[in-house]
Amino acid sequence: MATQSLEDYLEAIYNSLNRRGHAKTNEIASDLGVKAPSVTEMFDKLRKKGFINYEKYEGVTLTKRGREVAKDVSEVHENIKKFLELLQVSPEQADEDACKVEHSLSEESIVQLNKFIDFVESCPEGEARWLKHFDYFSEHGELPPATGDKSHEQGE
Amino acid sequence: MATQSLEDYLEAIYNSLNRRGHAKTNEIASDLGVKAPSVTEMFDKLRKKGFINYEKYEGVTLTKRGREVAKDVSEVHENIKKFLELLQVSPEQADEDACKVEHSLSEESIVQLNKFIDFVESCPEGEARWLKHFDYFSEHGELPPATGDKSHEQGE
DNA sequence: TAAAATTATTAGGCTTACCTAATTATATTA
DNA sequence: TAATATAATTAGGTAAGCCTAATAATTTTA
Repeated sequence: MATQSLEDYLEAIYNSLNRRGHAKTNEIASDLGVKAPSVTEMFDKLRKKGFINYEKYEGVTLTKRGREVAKDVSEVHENIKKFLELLQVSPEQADEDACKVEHSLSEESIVQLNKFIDFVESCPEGEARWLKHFDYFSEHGELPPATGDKSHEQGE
Repeated sequence: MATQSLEDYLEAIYNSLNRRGHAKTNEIASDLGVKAPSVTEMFDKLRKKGFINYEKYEGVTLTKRGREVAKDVSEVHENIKKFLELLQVSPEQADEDACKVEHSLSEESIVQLNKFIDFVESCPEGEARWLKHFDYFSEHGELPPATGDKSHEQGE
């Protein structure tokens, strides 16, 4: 299994390949906020574990297995970020927190979080009414005043 | 600031004091799944940082500052656990995941998660209707069939 | 209260993931 | 293509948090 840190490297490589078309030592170093020698060292570990193709003095690519892991981590990241944004956390902070939390959730929690995001996104109006209520609650510290409104589900 | 690991120790000490009335080396070791020498070492660090009162060969107690940190961590833990349980994650897994996630969330996310839990707990019927919808969705993979039901808010 | 059992600490090591400084390889430009 | 600049690697070290084995303190029991 990949450690938390190795997962971070895989994700950074995955994103770099998608965004830049390549993943080089200095790029990953700067993306992760570490120095180049740390990246060289981790590239070597990732290669030994069969996650990346790495030849010295060349950029790296992901193996099938590496891509699978990276994609999984990346998806978990996106879902945690989405969830935090639902909670009115700023996109920047949501992204930063997702980076850390993505390594801490069990498979069971990941599955349920995925379902939760699916659920919210499946809700008829795109944005469920209870979410609007939460937004109000988040801002005012109490539930919105009861309107006696019965005209739900037909869009408002 | 306390590292992730020191926070875990503080929390374990806090819980042990609440549950057993004391916090001794072997107790904390067994609670955290580490060996006794690791605990001795960490007790020393926590003492140096002013979080606990520690004299060799005696159990430890929390200082004011240590208790504050421990209580904060413990509250975050409880809220993450509650949230995961809302998502239908089993209590055991929710507890385990909360242990890890509790150290990864920013203040901003913690505040919003607290609001979310407050919101759900403030909802009229104790358990909001959308939550029941989510439970259905979680089990069946789709939204519950529309019932044309308009008799909301007055209890069902 | 002395011997045995328990509990805690010290000593010495390991691994992970970082770092700086020095070196080597590649790429660019005169 | 030789000199320079850039990029990557190697060498050697650090800190955190864990470990085992050995030792020391405390508590229990005969």
